[in-house]
Order: sequence, then structure tokens, then C-alpha cells
Amino acid sequence: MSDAPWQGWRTDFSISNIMNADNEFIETVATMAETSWGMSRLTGKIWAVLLVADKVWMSAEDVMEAVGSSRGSVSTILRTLESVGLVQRSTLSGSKRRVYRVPSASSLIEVERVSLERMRKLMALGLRGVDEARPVTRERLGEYHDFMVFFQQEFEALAERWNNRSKESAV
Amino acid sequence: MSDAPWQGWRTDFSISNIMNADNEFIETVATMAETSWGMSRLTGKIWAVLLVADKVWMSAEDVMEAVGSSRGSVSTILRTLESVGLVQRSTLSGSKRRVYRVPSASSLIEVERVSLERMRKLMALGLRGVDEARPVTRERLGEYHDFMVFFQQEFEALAERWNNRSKESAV
DNA sequence: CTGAAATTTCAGTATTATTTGAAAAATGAA
DNA sequence: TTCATTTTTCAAATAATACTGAAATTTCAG
Repeated sequence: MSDAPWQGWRTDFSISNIMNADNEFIETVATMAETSWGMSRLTGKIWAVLLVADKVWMSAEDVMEAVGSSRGSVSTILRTLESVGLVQRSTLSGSKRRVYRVPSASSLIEVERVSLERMRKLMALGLRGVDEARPVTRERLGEYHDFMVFFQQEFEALAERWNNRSKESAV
Repeated sequence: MSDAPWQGWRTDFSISNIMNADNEFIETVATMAETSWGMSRLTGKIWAVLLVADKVWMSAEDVMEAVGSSRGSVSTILRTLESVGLVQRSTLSGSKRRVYRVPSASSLIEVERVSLERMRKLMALGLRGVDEARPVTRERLGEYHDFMVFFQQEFEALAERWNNRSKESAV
């Protein structure tokens, strides 16, 4: 890019480009979180911050500082995200601090697996009260149910392919 | 309720095919909607009612009656669900009534396709501001991005398999 | 076990979302 | 086009949720 290495501001400029880009990312995630994912804006920001941090692990205080919200909110949201599989928690030895990170892509597979199974069960529940006297309902719910089963099967194969594919590079 | 089949109202009440057995389903969907899917309870109920109705199409008034909510709410929610691909709308000839149904499973594929592409784009956006000076972020976002691309490719093949599989029965 | 450090909980408050019902707009059969 | 029917919009009321900050609890190094 630059042919003027003596100009100090260029360095500053590139840094602030990075920060602006991160901000746009964080705000975009926050907006998607509240408009499409049924999460709070802050939940989206926290997830985004963990995605974009150039550290492997962040403490709750790091996150707190990055999103500019209270200790209590950050604690609650991190735990919620963990319970849903979107964040992992650990402890670094020699400290009582818990540290957080976003899981590897292959862990996302597990999140999807859980949601597929819930959906399949839901369709099975709907089907329970539906007999031959209601052919329309039976076919509709039946198709949805079968689709979930199909998707589950496909998903297992897909997961395996992903894990094989990334075998050479990452853990 | 009445056991008087000579009374004409029975025909009018084909909607009451939505019986007690379905209530558990509707309430379960409603609860999942508000706890996990980021929809309102009423949105969940409306979707559930459309899933479980033994009619191919329902009018907004049918839905209104089934969920016991106001005309305004039902209208707004049906349009929102339609915009997201979870409900389809049509008009029966000779009437100014719009009618609604849940789409076939293969239309759900399109919903998923859209959400995968949004997610992929989001990761690409995150990656935009990240250079070699931030290897941790670059690898993490890169992996998420690659996973989305992988999933998109797999998903196309999967969709085709589903459509072939159900070729004999449905549209 | 102790106690400093860290996390979690929770009551209070602020904010946001949902729902209603009626008015406005749109629709389409005649 | 007309106009009764149907849908949509929107202001107001209500309900639900998110957020804070401080107190209570938990954690773990020493």
C-alpha cells in the first residue's frame, strides 16, 4: 500500500482501520443478534468480541472492557452463551480467573445437532395426536418430521466429512 | 360443547379440528419460540396452528380464532412469518381473502440457505479488517468462514437429495 | 483452612417488545 | 368505477426483558 514509510501516521491509520472494521463487525453482529437471532444486542456484541479478539482466551473483565457493559450482564450472558454451546469456558492454571473463547467450527456442529433433534422431537409430538381422520395435518407434520430425520442423517455424514477435511491442519 | 349434529354450526367449526391433543403441541412450540427461537409466544402459536390445522389453507380470521388474539397481531405476525419464508400466502379465486399455510419441507431448505449465506457474509466482513498481524483472529474467523462455505456446498447436495427422494409424492 | 479475588445473583430501574382495537388503506367482485 | 370486505397500520396500554451495581456466594492460592 504505502510508499512513504517515513510518515508515522500511516501506521496509526492502518491500526484505526482495523479497529473501525472490528467495530463494524461487532455492530453488525449485534444488530443481527437482536433482529434475527432473538438475542439481545449485548449478547451479540459479546459473541462478536470473542470472535474478533486476537487472543485465544479472554477473561470476563476483558470482555467487560471491550463491550463497555457491567460485570453482572457480562457474567450472565457468558454463562448463557456457554450453556448453548456458543462459548467455551476454562481456567488458566495459577489463577482463579475463568477465561472464555468461541469454540472451533466443529463444535458448532454439536449446537446444530441439538437443535435438529429438538425440532424432530417437536414434530413427533405434533404427530402424536393426529390420526387418519386428519390426513392433511398428518401429511404435513409427517413430511416435516421426515425432513428432520433426513437432515439428521445427512448431518452426521457432513460432520464427519468436515472433521476429516480439517484433519491435516487444526485440532 | 354440544352433541347436536342437526345444528348447522358443526360445518362452520371445521376449525375446531384443532382439538385438545394439539394444545400441548401449540403450547410447546410457543414456549420454544420465546425461549429458543427469539420469537414471541404468539408467533410460535400461529406457526404451530398452521402446522396442525387439518386444512390446506387458513384465513387470517381462522388463525385469529384459533389463537384467540387480535386481528392486528395476527396480520402483522403472518406477514413477518411470510417474509422469513416460514409461511406462504395465497388468494383463493372469487374472494378477497388471503389464505396462509406452512410451506413444504423443501421450502425450508431455502430458509436455511439464506441464513447460511448471511452467516458466511458476516464472517467475511469480520475477516476484512484482519491482517497477518492478528493471526489468532485470522485463523478463528477463517475457520468459521470456511465452515460456512463447506456447509453451503454440502447443503446444496443435500437439498438435491431431498428433492429427489420426495419426487414421487409432493410438489 | 483462610481470605483476597473472582463470579454470580438479584432487586430496582430503564428500556424495549408485544398486543390491542380502531382508523386508514387496499382489494377485487359486480 | 363503486363500495363492501379484508388487510394493514399505528398510537396507546401493557407486558416482558435487559441492564446495572452492590451484596452474597464461590473459588482457589497460600
